[in-house]
Amino acid sequence: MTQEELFKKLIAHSKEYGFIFPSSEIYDGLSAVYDYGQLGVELKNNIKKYWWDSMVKLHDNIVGIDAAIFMHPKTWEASGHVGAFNDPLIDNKDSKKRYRADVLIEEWMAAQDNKIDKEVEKARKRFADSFNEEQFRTTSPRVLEIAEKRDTVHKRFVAALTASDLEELRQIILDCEIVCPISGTRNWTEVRQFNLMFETKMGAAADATNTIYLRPETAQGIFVNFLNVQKTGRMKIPFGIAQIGKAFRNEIVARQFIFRMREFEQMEMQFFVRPGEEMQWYEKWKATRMSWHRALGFGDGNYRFHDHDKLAHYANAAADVEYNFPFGFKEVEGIHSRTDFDLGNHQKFSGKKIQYFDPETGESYVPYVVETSIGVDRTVLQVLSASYAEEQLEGGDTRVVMRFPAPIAPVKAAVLPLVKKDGLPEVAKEIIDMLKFEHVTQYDEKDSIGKRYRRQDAIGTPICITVDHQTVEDKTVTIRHRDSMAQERVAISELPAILDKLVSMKQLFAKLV
RNA sequence: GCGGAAGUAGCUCAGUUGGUAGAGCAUUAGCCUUCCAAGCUAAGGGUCGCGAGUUCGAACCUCGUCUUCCGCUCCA
Repeated sequence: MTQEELFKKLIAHSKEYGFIFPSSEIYDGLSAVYDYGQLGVELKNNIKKYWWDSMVKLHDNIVGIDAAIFMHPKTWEASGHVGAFNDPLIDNKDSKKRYRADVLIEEWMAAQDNKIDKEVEKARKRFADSFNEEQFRTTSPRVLEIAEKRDTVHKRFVAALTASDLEELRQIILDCEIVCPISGTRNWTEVRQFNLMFETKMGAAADATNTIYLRPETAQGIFVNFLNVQKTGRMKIPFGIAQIGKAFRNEIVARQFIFRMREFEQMEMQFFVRPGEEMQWYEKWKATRMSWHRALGFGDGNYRFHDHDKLAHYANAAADVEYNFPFGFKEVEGIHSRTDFDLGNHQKFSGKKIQYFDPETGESYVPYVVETSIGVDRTVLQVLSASYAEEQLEGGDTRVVMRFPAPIAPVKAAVLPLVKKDGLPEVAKEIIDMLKFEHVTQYDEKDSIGKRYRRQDAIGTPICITVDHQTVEDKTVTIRHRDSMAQERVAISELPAILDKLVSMKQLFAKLV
């Protein structure tokens, strides 16, 4: 099975068993938006709990918050999102198609290079053995003319981009006689800045001054609450603030199932440190976060760091944790040393002093920040793709099994009466009642026992508890394990302890470094 | 956005030269009572992605459009 086939099967499986559905499917779906189904939400919640507890419960110097999605518009000026993440877009009035103005110009420049190459190839054929490419490129009037025009445009283009001169960008497109690939016309609109942030209006007077944005990252909700949390929680540096929440980015192209969505969920922790100590915390959090991923047991070789050469506007060091998805190694988490960029800018834009008095050094300073930012949906996809397996069984049978790490499996145990009479269903339901306050359970009495085991395999239930005639006599049941398919006989009274041992989140925490 | 592929039942897919929409699995209700999916009976479920056009007649031909996947591109 190729990776591409695996990915397609995974998407089909996710829909078939109620993990993930295309959004608004009865209306043909909404591009790059997905809904979590009855099992998907359990899986996602378990992943979030694993992350939250590993941060907030296991660290006495990390606390959580839940900030609003709407934030004061100035937040996004201070964060740099309003300024830095606009793309210049232009529409063709005939085809109604929208293009990035800078990309149109770059493509035109690439086309000029192609023209030159074609001239070179023509000449090479004409002059055969006596052809000197270097000389031709520097002397041919035709080539020189194209190259000069290309270079002139290049200079204007760079200048226009630097100055954010939208008029000039449009003028370049007109001067180069760039046409729309669809309509073939030069009937262009003005160039407009297109922000990757979603906009909406707040309040009754829906004019421009009331424009607010759906947050493009959850981090700013933490930064603007830095003083609130630090003071009310009596936090001492170094300390962290964790948050899980939705964020929104109006990506032009969003692809690959739930890997890149326009509405997505992040789990972020901003760790505030003394200036100058950020690099050691950066290294520490890189290691801590990697061990969190590896504790899931999907194979250490399926993870790697990707250190950024090109840093974002706020960072002085950045690395991605990449997972080996069916479509290659891709980012699931970013660890960034954000310096004092965010708190410093909020201090500047708000006019409020955002500083920490360090009792050890006796100094006040704007803390530095080391951020860990992981995509919930990408982690779900990572878990789904790592867990999906098709197995050949003895006797030629195959089974599809989701080998979820037991602590994050959507359903922890299924309770199955061997037959649906002789009082067995009643006993099974009593067992469900005993377990349901601690664990998500399922009851199933339909079809043969083997078939029911396979159904549970397909949704990744780690444990099946089977009630048979012996159960009525001696209060014991069979436990059937998902991965090994092995069975053992245990007393009903032991079940809570056994489940606690096998499916509790403690199993994962024990593996954390 | 460009290029390629696809869209028919919950899932996987068939559907002949254009002539009343099919299978397997799944689901539901019975029967059977079984520790690793295959027993029996019956039932429900489809505007063939959507919209035009051609035709006496379109799942099938033409055009448009939407959605998904792959490659390129982009990605705070």
